[in-house]
Amino acid sequence: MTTIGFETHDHRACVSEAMTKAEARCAASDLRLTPVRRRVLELLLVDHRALGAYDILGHLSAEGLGTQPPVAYRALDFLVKAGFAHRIEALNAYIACAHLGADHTPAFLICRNCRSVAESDTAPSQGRLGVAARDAGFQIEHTVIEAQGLCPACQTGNAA
Amino acid sequence: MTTIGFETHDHRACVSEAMTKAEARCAASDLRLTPVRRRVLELLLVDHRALGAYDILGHLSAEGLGTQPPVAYRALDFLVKAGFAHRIEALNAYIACAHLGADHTPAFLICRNCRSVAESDTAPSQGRLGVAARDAGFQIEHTVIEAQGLCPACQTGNAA
DNA sequence: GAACTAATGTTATAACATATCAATACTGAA
DNA sequence: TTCAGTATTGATATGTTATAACATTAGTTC
Repeated sequence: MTTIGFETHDHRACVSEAMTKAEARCAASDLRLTPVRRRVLELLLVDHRALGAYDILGHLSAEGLGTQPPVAYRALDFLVKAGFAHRIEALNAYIACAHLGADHTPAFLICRNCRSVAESDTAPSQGRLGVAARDAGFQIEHTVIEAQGLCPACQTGNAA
Repeated sequence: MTTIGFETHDHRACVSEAMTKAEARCAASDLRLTPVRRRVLELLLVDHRALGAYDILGHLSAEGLGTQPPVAYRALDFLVKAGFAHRIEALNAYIACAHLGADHTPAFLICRNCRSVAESDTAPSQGRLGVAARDAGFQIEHTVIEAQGLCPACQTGNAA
């Protein structure tokens, strides 16, 4: 289990690396990384935080890539389905996947102060939730695990 | 860990029992279960499924208890803060607490077909998520755990 | 180049949620 | 019992998130 998110790093390299991986996966899986989709993924990667659909739309609109909500939602849906981004339910927002390519059940650590998000891998079907589901006869298809709180940086004074 | 939700039961008794507990807790904790709040809790208990704020508002409005969104949201906020109800992030909806009174971190099993919701208790701080958070230096304040899939009843033919 | 599928453009509206300020009701103390 | 303080409700407006529906364009295959 690796958690990716709060440590500092060479962000420019991290973005371009992720874009390269995404392109490779699209080529391999016959998915089309069109200009809008590509740009939305870049925006998510660069910001490294959860962005709302209308934040995204603001950027797109400023860049002449589209002005109406469906433009943003379609691109985000594509990225989420392709596994390039995740939706954060507790924020109604979206974030680039930190484990690009790997099929996984992510868990998120969401800072309520700076909105940064760390992504951690889990195996819920092996945990308590999985046991509870089996006991109840429930068939899990998708799991949302989101912890809210304070990231390391925001614990030192600047939080609410 | 107990999961409450999909088994059949004497629902009328379950509702009145929960209302009694809620009343007792309000009396003990100096909380006011006003007519609107009381009615909203009843609606959630009776339906036994996740209801949207505007579903609630529809009932209230039909009963002359209020017509504007804040009426529903205030009542729901009260119930959530008091621990009498939970918000389901993945549905933008609300459900009565199945463990009325106990302080807990609930996990939900949500049927995508019939929208019924089972509530299970967990201890996330002792699980993988807790480990990941400690490793990352993240201070968890609140955890959302929601599994989506098919309940036992909806697995037999009538699902999508 | 016709037929098919995927993606985009466009309009409209649905669904969810909160800010703000005024009015009223309840509570406890002088 | 009236005053001050606090909690609740009433009311209006608006902000935010998301999708339905249908027309058009682009890309792919035969």
